[in-house]
Amino acid sequence: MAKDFSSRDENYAQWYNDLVFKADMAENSAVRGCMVIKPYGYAIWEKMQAALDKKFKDTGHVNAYFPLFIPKSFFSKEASHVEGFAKECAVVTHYRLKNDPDGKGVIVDESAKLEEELIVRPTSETIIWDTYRTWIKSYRDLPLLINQWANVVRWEMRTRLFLRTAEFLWQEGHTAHATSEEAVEETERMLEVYADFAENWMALPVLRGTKSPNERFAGAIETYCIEALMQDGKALQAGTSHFLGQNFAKAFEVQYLSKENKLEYVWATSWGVSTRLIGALIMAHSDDNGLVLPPKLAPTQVVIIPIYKTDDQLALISEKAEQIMKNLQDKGISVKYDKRDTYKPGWKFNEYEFKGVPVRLVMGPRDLENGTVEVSRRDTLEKAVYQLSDIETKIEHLLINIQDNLYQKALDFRESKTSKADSWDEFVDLLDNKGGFIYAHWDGTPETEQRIKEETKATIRCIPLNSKLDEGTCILTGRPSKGRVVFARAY
RNA sequence: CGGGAUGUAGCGCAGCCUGGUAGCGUGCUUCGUUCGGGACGAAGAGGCCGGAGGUUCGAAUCCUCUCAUCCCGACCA
Repeated sequence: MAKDFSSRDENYAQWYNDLVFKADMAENSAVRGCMVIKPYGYAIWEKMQAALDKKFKDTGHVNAYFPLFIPKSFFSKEASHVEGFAKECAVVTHYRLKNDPDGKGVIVDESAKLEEELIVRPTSETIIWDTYRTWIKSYRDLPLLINQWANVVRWEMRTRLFLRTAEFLWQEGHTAHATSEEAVEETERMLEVYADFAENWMALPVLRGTKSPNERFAGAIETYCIEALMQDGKALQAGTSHFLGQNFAKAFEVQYLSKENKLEYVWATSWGVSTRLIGALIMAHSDDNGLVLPPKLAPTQVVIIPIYKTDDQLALISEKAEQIMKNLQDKGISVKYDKRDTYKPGWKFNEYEFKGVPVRLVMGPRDLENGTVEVSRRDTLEKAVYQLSDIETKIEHLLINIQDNLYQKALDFRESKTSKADSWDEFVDLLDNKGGFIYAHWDGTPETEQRIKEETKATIRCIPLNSKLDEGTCILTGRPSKGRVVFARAY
């Protein structure tokens, strides 16, 4: 079993890669740094999209779509934003190819140079705010609550499937408000939407907090984030929500007339999560036997496998199995009945185990005689024989139970990997020997944060929301601190 | 862009040092026996050895150049 792929202890990074390939979620493409998301991986993304999209709609947002290309001049309008993204932008300079006169193939037609170069969006603030200028004229136009599902490109040096690729899929919300308070409220609301999604759908407990100035989004006044802990003790930023103040409104001249007939700049937010969440999902729950998916996001929640020797047996089993499948589907549960005779049962067991299908039902001649079915749960790998009566309700409860168990397991793990450090030595020791989240005092300066990063590779993951006043001294400089922040090595 | 490595069948690799025209595992195809945790046997299909040039009677193998990919750093959702 699992003989051909790595375990987490042997090589965590390799384990992750093996899982992505073997579970058929994604693969590297012919384009350096870009991935092909395969149907099974995409199905998980679609489940995520569906759940998030509903949450966005429920909080009053609507979807729209803005161009992939952004005129270069737009980028230079917000100084810190430019600085943050300039180094990783793909640029379109020409719009035509021609046959190579010297031989085979095509070359860029130099006569087709664009007057103004286009940037492939690394994020859409600039094009969106340039557009919002024409949409927002009056306080009656506010708030403007828009989300876009899109791809973006950030020319990364080192890439990893789902966690960091040159092109990735995400959603980006961009909202405009009349007041600062409203915008901050929106920023916090969407952070909570993300946190709720992570915890209740992904079964992934997250820390809610704000970013230190060094880690803040380019162009934001405040960046809120949710941070999750992976099984190797490294942190992963799972989502961000930014309060942009009036930075973009001023850069793009987005003004409205207030009730008092005064011209005011609007207040902005933006927020996003990406296909990186799939990476988080993999690293949070999966084990050495393969992927483990929370039922709420599993493309297939229940798989039924028949065991038979003769066609007659298969016919009898299928009759029962298909009835169960239908009843489960009536409860909104996604079921696959795999009666392919081109693969053997044992092969199928392994296949679905790799793919993290939460519940497996096995029905053979023995079950037919006894009116039973064998039920296996992916999270604990436990097997049990259930009586068929009211099997659908039992499965329904089992799925809920698995979802809860995964969350609890991840939460217990995070708790066990969360520490406090009161001295530099203690801090370094915890980082090297335990990993996880470390609550420690920091003097609040970017210089100190930078030094800690250089010396330990740990960064401030977040300044936790609602943290209690807890005076102490900075672990590096010994200067006074008003509260602990969360450090970790991160993805 | 610095440091290290690797390109040979769909995938994973051996062969290279000591040149003689390519092999193993897996996967794939067909047939038979199997089927409650990745079955077994038999028979098949599949590669101008990353590319270009050179040395040689002869190059996967030696030499030169080139391209590409991967790993480690700086950057990052």
